[in-house]
Amino acid sequence: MTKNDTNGESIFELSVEENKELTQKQKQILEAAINIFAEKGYAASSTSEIAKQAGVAEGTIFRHYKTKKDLLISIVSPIMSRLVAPFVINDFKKVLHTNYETVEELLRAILFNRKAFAEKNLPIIKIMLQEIPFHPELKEQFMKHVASKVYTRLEDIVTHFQSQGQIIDMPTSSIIRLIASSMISYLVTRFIIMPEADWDDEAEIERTIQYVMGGIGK
Amino acid sequence: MTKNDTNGESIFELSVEENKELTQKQKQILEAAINIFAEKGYAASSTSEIAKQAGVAEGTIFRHYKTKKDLLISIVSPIMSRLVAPFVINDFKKVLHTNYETVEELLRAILFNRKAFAEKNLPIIKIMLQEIPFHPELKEQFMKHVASKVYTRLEDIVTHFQSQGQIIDMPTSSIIRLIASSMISYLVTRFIIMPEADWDDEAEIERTIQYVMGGIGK
DNA sequence: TTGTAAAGTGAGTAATCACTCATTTTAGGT
DNA sequence: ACCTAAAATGAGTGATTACTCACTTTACAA
Repeated sequence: MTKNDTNGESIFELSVEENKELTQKQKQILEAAINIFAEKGYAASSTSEIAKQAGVAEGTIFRHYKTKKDLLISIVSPIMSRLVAPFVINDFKKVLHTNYETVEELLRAILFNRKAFAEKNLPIIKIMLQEIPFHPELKEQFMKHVASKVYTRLEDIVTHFQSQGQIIDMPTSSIIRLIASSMISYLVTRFIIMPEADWDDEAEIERTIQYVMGGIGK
Repeated sequence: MTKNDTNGESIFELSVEENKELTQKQKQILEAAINIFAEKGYAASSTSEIAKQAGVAEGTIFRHYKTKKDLLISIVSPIMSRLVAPFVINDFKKVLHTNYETVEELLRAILFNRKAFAEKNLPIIKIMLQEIPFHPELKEQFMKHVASKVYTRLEDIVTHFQSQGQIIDMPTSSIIRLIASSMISYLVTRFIIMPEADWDDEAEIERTIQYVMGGIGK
C-alpha cells in the first residue's frame, strides 16, 4: 500500500502507514474524538460525549487509551511524522537538486503538496495547533521531530540556491522564517481563519509564490 | 489621561481608557484570571484556582462576573478595541497621507508600534487567539470590530500607494493578506512561537520590511 | 463445538466543576 | 459614632468529570 516511487515531483507525495490493526470500535472512537476535540477543544471535550458520539461504552475508550490525554497524543503524534514526511527522505538533497532548477519551482511544489495534506487532515491539524501550547510533550515532540527537521532541510535549500545566486544575501534563518511564514500563513488563512471565503486557490498560490520570490529572489 | 496629539508618528501611539473604577479585589481577580487563562487555557482553568491565586473568595468572582465566560469576555473584549485603536482615528486618511510619503515608512511605523503593543499585552493576546475559535461571540466581535476595520484602512493605504506607483498591480485583497501575514507572522513568531530565542529586533523588523517591499514594491 | 483471551460494557466512585446565598465585613457620608 | 449599601465571604449545591472494575460478549484457533 505504501508508495515509494521517487521520480518527478513525487518526493512530496509519499504516503505513510495507514491506520494499522484497529478494532472497528477503536476507529469510531478516534473519529469521534477528532471531531469533538477539533470543535470544542481538548479540555472542553468529555470522554462521555466522545463515547456517545462513537457509539461505544465509555469504558471502551479506557480499554484502548489509558487516559484522555493518551487519546489526544494518539491522535496528534502520527500527524507530526506525516507533516514532515516529504522533508525526511534519505537522499533528499540529491533528489532535490536534480529535480528542481529554481527556488520558485520547488516552493510551488512544496506549497501545493502541503496544501493537499492540510486539506486532507484539517481537523487533526487544528487540534495540534490548539493543544501544543498546553502540553509540553506535544511541544517537545513538535520542536524535535517537525520544526528542527524542516528547518534543516530549508537550510539546505536556501544555501544551495543562494550559492546559485537565486536568493539574496540575508541571514539564512531570516530567509527561512520569511518564506515559511508566507507559506504557512497562506494555509492557515485559507483553511482555518477564512475557510468559507471563495478562494481562487491556484491564483492565490501563484501570487504567494510571486510575493515570496520578490522578497528573497535576486 | 487620554492623549490626543496627532502630530508626527504619534498616530500609532494613542492610548486608551485605562482600567476604570475597579475594586482592589476585582483587579486581583482580573490579574489572576489573565495569568491562569493564558497559561492553562480557558476551559482548563477553574474559578476556584483563580480565586485562590487572586487571594479572594470564590463567591467574590461571581459577584462581579455573572459567569466564568463573562469573566473571559471582560478580559478579551477591551483588547480588541485597543488592537485597532491606531486604525480608527477619525481623519485617518488625511493624517496618514500627510505624514508618510512611502509605504515602507508607514509599514515600519505600524510594525514597531504594534510590536510594543503586543509586548505589553502578551498574555491577553494569547488568550484572545486561543479562545476565538471556540466562542462565537468572540469570533463575531473580532471580525466586526477588528478584522473588517483594519482591512478597510489597509485598503485605503494600498490603493493610495498603488495610485502613486509604489505598489505593484495585484488584487488589493491579496496584497493586504500578504502584507498582514508577514507582519503578524513576525509578531507571532517573535512573542508566541519562539519568544526565548535571542532576537535582534531592529534588524529582524528591517529585514521583514525589506522582504515585504520586495514582494509588493515596484 | 468448545476454550480462552481479548474486546466491550455500564453502573459506580471520588473529585472537581461552576455557581448560589445567607451572612459578615467594609467603606464612606452624615 | 452611627447608618447603610455595596463588597466580600465560604460553606453548600447538584451536575459533571475522568477513570475503575466486575462482568458479559465476541472472535477464532484447536
